[in-house]
Amino acid sequence: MPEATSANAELGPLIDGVRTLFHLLKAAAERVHGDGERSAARRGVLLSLHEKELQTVPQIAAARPVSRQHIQTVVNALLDDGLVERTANPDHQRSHLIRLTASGRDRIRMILQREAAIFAELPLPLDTEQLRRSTATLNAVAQAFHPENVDAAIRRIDSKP
Amino acid sequence: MPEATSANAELGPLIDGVRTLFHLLKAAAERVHGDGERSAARRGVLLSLHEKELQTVPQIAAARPVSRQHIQTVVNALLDDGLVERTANPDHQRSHLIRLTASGRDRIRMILQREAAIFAELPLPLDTEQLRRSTATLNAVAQAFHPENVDAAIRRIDSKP
DNA sequence: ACCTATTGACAACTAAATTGTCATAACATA
DNA sequence: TATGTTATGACAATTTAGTTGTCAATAGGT
Repeated sequence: MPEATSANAELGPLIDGVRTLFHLLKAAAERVHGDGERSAARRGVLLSLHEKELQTVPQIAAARPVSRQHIQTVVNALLDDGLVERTANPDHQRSHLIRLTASGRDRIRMILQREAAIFAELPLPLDTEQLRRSTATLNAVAQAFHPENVDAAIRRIDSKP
Repeated sequence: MPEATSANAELGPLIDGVRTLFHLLKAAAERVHGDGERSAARRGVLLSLHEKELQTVPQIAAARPVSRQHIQTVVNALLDDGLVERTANPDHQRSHLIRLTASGRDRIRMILQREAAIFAELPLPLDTEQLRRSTATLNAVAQAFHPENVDAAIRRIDSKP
């Protein structure tokens, strides 16, 4: 198992970068998508169903860092808008499987296509390899920050004065 | 000037990573700091004043991706809590220079120290170099996503059918 | 002296979530 | 098969972290 190292001293700037980028991306999403699908949560759910066709609400929620109840309200809104629909779940009567409708599929395709087009116009002085490595690092950090890990670390710190 | 490349296709996963990590970090901050200084904005302002002693509110705001008005309210709250104070600004009568009080300095020191201790306990299988590179990449991406760049990219896309 | 930009204060609003509660349904097991 | 536990959907109340807009006063440039 990997050991903690002094590398963690470098976490501060990374965290700052994540926060800054998060806000910039939020603002960018509004600019890019106008009033159609501005919400990151809606986009996230559509994307999740685009990648994995049939999922229950709790399954969608489990894969993202937000509460089940919140995903439920997002899915309900998408149902109202006709972008997703319920289908019978052989394993469960109350918990339907959710999937994209034709119009939902169109929507997420348009979103992704527009994003890709605009990203390609951004002055980004980075190559694929750098982005991939950075993403991998981010995911490793995310792993380290899973609630159980954080709680365990806090317990260790607080138990020794 | 750097050209856009197909690297931008790798932006999607990176963006997802940023969002996920942002939420995890938010949750972690609550766990780490309990009810003392849970808010990222308060912490950010304290940190900003810790790094650069005397700043006006607009100066603090300019360095972060949030509105001047919001930083103003955060600073006002910190004033109420006695963590920062106003000092005369030789260059401007209305716009005071803000600086940490002794108690504010203690607060941010404690925050940083506790964070460092807990980070050091996290199972993070990464070395300093990786984190530094990743941070640099994030900052480059943040640069690319500055509102003017995004708007310019949108204009280019929308002008060609 | 005049015009414009900046600042602090305040208000109203919004997005994106959280927590808590409830009734019902599913599941495990004795 | 009854029974306690967990999962689910629905709903409500609340919270956080911002936003935008407006105003009066003040600075700063020409």
